[in-house]
Amino acid sequence: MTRTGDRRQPTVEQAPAIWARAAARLAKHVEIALDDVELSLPQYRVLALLTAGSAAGSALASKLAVSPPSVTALVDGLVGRGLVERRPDPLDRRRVSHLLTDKGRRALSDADAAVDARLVDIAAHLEPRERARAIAGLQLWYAAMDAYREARARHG
Amino acid sequence: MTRTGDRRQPTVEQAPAIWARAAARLAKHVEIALDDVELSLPQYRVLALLTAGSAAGSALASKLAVSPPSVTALVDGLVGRGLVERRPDPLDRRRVSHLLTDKGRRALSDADAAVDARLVDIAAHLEPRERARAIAGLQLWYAAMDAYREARARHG
DNA sequence: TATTGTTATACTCTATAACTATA
DNA sequence: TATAGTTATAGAGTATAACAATA
Repeated sequence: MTRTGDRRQPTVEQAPAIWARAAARLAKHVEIALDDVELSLPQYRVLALLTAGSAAGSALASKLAVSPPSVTALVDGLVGRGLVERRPDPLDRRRVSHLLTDKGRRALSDADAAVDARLVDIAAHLEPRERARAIAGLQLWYAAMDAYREARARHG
Repeated sequence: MTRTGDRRQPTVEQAPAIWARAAARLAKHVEIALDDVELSLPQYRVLALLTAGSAAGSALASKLAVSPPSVTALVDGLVGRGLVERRPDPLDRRRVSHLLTDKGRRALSDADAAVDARLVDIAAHLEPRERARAIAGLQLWYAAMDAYREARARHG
């Protein structure tokens, strides 16, 4: 197995380069896993986002950090497969509300399973305690990204 | 701050969905950071790979999980900017050896710094001890991906 | 004949700009 | 006049297929 985890109390300064590259490689693995369920990475992100509830196009664009036309194209594909539903907002008829369909929920579940399977295969190369720490680490990043996004939404 | 890290001993089964999505979101942040140094994610991965030493085109294709023509196109751009050098292999003249130039090494260093900066901003939303665990987690994934790749190279 | 890498070509993705419809 | 979203269009990225050079 590996011995990376034996170093204790790592700091931001300690191994920034490896740290930076890990995220890039992890993403590629996710992309490969999503191929099996015929979903692109951005499409996967749309579905994941909509589990929190319906969202307007502008909200999707800013949260995914893509342009408005990209949202249209992305959602077109998902609507065509019956995974997402577009519904006009009755209060402001310029706005479009996006909702996850039941089929979309199942597709996301399948996608999560596919990605999980790949990450489990990778994590299998760690010792059990290291594995637990690796998974916990990713969950922490998720929480941190939420906090980061929220802070950005409030001020600059 | 967050409280995700308070759960102890997470397992693979505990929160697979969030775990799966964290990698996708992390990747997007990396992509955005790389925009500042005018490097695509795959180009960044090529530079990072070459710090381990020179590599043939076929090696790059398999390690990056992209097609041979993509390697050509990717490297064309890096060679054009003087970041990578192509050198014919004297032992097998069909092969091309790829090397990082000094300029390429500096570009990678800048790219790492840009990504690091973004990840530091995100990690700032965690408590110090959570932050250390998040970073350690990413380093563990890096090691696990190396082991996974190596295992794949040996057998199926 | 098999293999390494390149060229030719097509397809997908994403962005900027122009447009439509609401407000 | 400003905003939400779509359509038009162009540029980048990546893949499969065909090719050239070498083994």
